[in-house]
Amino acid sequence: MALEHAILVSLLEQPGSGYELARRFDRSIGRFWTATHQQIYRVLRRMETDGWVAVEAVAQDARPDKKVYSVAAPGRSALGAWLREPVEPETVRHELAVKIRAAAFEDPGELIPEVERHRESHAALLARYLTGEQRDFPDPSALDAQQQLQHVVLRGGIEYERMTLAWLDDVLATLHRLHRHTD
Amino acid sequence: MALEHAILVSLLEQPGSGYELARRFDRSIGRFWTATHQQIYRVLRRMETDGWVAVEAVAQDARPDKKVYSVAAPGRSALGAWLREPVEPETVRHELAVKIRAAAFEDPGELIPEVERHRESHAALLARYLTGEQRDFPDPSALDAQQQLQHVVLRGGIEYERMTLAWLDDVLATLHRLHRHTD
DNA sequence: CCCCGCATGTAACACGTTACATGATTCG
DNA sequence: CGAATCATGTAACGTGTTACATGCGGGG
Repeated sequence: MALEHAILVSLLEQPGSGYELARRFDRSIGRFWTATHQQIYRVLRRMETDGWVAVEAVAQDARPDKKVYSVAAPGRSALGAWLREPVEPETVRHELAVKIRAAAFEDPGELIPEVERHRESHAALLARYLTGEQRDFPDPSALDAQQQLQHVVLRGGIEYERMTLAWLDDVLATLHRLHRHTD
Repeated sequence: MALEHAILVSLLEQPGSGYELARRFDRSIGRFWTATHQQIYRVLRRMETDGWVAVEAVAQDARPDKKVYSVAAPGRSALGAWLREPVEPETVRHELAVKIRAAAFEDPGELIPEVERHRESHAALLARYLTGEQRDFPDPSALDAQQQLQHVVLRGGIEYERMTLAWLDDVLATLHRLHRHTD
């Protein structure tokens, strides 16, 4: 229900092709919404049928043609309507948490390398966010509304990664403690 | 791919019926994995066919009969195998973040009540977690392995809610600032 | 008497994932 | 010459959501 809206936001920020959208969903938007190119092409076709987006075929030299999508008036008002209706607080899906509780029925020490892998991947993501923040928002006092809102979402990602890193350290300490006791 | 495993963990912690599992997924397990009863019944039937769980029909007086499921040996080894294979760090889906970026194209002030609603719901969840922590883990030095692992997962939930509350305050401050400037 | 809780299910549909397919150009 | 990037797509499958269905017992 929200992939359409994420696409509308992305196209309002900057029109682009399905391929370009897929790349954005691997980067900035992927922080809070993921989608593969197959999904994006499918939804774009539906949005085009519904008149939410307009398409323009663009020929390129030395590259395949592309279809550049932009938001049409009905899409824009659909976004406004969605903004005004409440969404439910997200349901979290945390596979690692399932594993941690599962570890009680196996050797908890076995989970340590897996948790360390996650820790590294979250540390890398935090580093990328911080670099991106420096690059895109060097002077927080000189941002327009759109950038301020992008920035506050990015700060959410940064705080999420910091919190997760601290929690994974807590998890690792717990696993190490249990590991020693079963030696 | 992981609903099976979440069910296995829940049944290892305590055997129960599909209905009871659905209620647990609304409470403790719902912190990191959600499922409706329809999904649970469907997956339980498959797990029974695969020999992962054993069923015992239990007649109750003044209540409908129920099927109590417990983990069989093949289910237990499937859980062990899953624990040993790596899972990818979760993909976050944060609808509110989409809305915040969408607010740049409408009146940002309109989003304030929605964000406040989310703030209240996260505050209520945090309060529930803290109460549950007091009740279930009053003396952290006297916990067995299973409880320590449940506790560290709960601490993750608590820290997540704290971080989210702080971030939503940041979001609200940003929206208020933008609102004043468009007066 | 009606609604709520217990308990299990079917059916249809929406959404997401994986695999496969095509074809051009650029870079090492 | 092979791999990577650009660009769009089909097909099959698996997972998740919504609506509907059934039936008993207890409480207001």
